[in-house]
Amino acid sequence: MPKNSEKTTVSPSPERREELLATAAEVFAAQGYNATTVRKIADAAGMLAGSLYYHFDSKESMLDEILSAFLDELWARYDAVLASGLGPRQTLEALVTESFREIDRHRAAVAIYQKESKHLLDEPRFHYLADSQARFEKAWLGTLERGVATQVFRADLDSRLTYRFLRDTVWVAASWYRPGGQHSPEEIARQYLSMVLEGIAVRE
Amino acid sequence: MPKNSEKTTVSPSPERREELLATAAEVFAAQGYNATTVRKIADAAGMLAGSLYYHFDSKESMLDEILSAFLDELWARYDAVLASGLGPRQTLEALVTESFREIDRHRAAVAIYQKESKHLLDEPRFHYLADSQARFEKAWLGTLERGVATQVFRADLDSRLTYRFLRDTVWVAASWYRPGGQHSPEEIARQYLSMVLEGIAVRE
Amino acid sequence: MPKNSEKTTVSPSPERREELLATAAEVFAAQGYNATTVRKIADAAGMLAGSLYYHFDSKESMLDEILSAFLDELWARYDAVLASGLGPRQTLEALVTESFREIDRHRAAVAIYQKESKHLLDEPRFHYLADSQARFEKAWLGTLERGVATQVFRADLDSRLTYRFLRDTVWVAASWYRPGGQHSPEEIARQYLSMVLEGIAVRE
Amino acid sequence: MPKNSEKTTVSPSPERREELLATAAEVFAAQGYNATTVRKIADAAGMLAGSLYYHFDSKESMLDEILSAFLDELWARYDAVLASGLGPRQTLEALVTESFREIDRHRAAVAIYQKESKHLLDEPRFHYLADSQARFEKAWLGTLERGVATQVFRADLDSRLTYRFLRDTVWVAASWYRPGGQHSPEEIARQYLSMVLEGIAVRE
DNA sequence: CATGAATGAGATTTCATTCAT
DNA sequence: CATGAATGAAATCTCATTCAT
Repeated sequence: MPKNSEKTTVSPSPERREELLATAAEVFAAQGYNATTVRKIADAAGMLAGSLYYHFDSKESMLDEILSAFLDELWARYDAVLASGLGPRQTLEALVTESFREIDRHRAAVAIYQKESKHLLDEPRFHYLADSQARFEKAWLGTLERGVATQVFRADLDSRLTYRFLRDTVWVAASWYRPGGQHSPEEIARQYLSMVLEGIAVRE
Repeated sequence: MPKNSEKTTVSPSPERREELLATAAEVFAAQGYNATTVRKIADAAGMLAGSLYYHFDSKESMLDEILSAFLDELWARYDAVLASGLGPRQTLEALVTESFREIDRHRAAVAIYQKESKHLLDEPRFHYLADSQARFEKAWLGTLERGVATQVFRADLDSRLTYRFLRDTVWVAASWYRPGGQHSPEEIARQYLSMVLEGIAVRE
Repeated sequence: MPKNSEKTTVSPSPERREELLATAAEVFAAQGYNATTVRKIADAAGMLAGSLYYHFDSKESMLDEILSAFLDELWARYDAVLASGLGPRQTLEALVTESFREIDRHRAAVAIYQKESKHLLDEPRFHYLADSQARFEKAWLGTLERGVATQVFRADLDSRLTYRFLRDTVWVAASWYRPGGQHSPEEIARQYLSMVLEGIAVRE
Repeated sequence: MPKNSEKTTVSPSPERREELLATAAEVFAAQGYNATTVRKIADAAGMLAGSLYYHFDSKESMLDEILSAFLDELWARYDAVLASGLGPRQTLEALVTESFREIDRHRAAVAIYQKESKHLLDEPRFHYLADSQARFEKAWLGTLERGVATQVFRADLDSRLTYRFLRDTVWVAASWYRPGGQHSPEEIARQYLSMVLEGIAVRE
């Protein structure tokens, strides 16, 4: 189960951390954070449970690193999109595409984020999740409202409802998406966008 | 549909059971099944942890009853819709509307179902979740394919992708929906259907 | 090892706590706080380690309760002495006597206090130990200085040195004192006071 | 006196060992032996925990070396005093003075000895602590009794009580003494002796 | 000499569950 | 019906120690 098993040379610290975090993320995503014991993570990493504590303070800090690394990367991409001066429809398309790419790269982290973030919001350590959610809403809802104002998006829909619809629609995909499947992230994004923008009904 | 119903301690007052199950469902939905201790449920119910065992066999059997009661009711409605001989579009509209009504009635149960069913599928006691999922897929995917065949739904979209899109789109709503909010379930269903069927882009 | 073994009837909560705290205090005093495992406490109390957590939050909170109960009682006695308007010598005699009585009543707590308080001072939870130490110094040093001013105590000794000498001299006794031995606390206090006040050398 | 000296890993540089032992002694004295992790010692020495094992067999052997070095030196001085044929009062004065000098030189070791020796007595490796204690009692108690017999010390005090009083009085000073403070060890010894021999009360 | 990584034993703590009252 | 007290299994975490490099 250890990745790169052909390269058993001792890796310099940061790479080993990454490996272990990737392993932990897979297990968290598959079983849920609470149902995952550190022993399961250690098993998957081929070491003893106690040995994980050489690399990490606690099970919680692993979760923390996984989620914050994911959000850091996501926001780097989102910010690039938002700074590029696109119109609302192109912005929406770019955000959706980046989201599916992020699911492709960090599937486990996204799945964990989906499942656990809600009851993590309360804990001080994870306040950044709430901050991120607020920025997220601002970016997406803003884009939608800009689109309504410029008449590229329908004005007869409740904007917050549409926002939630879009947001959930995209991220829930992490629960079934498998990297290396038959559709590339860009292809999935294209189909999703087609459904969301044009609808699934045949036009008369 | 509740398994092991012959093994469940018979409690003289069924209303008290319902109350306690509703309380448990709220806590499960808010914190996640694994993160919920029986003590938390007991606190919310104003009793001590041990006292719950007069009413229920185990924490797991509470979860079981909550989920099976929800699925029993859902399938009663779905079956009525599916038996009524509607066309694909009307069937889809009816299924979506019933789904939002179910979210309205059993929000906590739906949220639990969303979050927990994936890793419950393995355990024998919860095999009925897998059965239900299979029936679910058959009903929705069948309706979609009937619609494609009769040219009311677009033929250029991957059907399984569309199915997952629709399914997620509807049920994820349980994570933010609050009964008694500004929109009735029927109104939410109408807007969701409008987005899904017609798209959010303005038609030229 | 459980005290009152003849009275095995289930005791109402606060008495059981007291029993367990007394047991814990004995073990802490005998082995040191850090070297004492909760399993040892539980063994001494005739229960399993986990069962202690029904009564107490943590091993640390047991220590906390033991120390604060001891200090509460000590200060009740000291305050009574200090409020009674005695002269410096009588005050000193009364303080020493109350101290030995306290050692007689709470020997284990005093021994723990002696051994552990120094490295506990840093932790926020035990800040009250520092407060108590400050009050302690004020009471004893004040009495000594009053005595020097009124010429009942020698003026040629460094007061702070005398204070530490007295303080340690009294409390260290907890490390060898055994209640029910050949000397009553009052008798020990009398001999200590005689040594401290008159010296051990024969007067010419 | 260091036990197992043939088993100790031979380190090329004895000065480094001394440095490390001094560092370890400081940490043991400040935090207590049990509460001190080898990582804390290594941190204080600017190395990693594992590296200490190049110099020492175990944490326990560090403690062993610290305590036995201290006792070796102490007994060299005590023996010189006891062999010099002084009278009881002069002997007592010399022993007290040498004790404070030892506190000045090996403050940390003395503090550790005070705090830890009680529960170390049981372990075979530290039996020499018990031997030392017995010799100690013989020397001090003998001096006191000689003094009582020759009428230089009061006969109306319990000798064992006096012995413990003296012993504690002197050694506890290690818990607050700081080398390089305003009083030299000889000055502190003089004041202590004055208190102990003449008392703190003004003579009429 | 020192590091980085791991081991393995054992410590504290959690928690579903039981049961006498 | 509910409480109070406990059990026992398992979880998280700690730490002295080892060892290849």
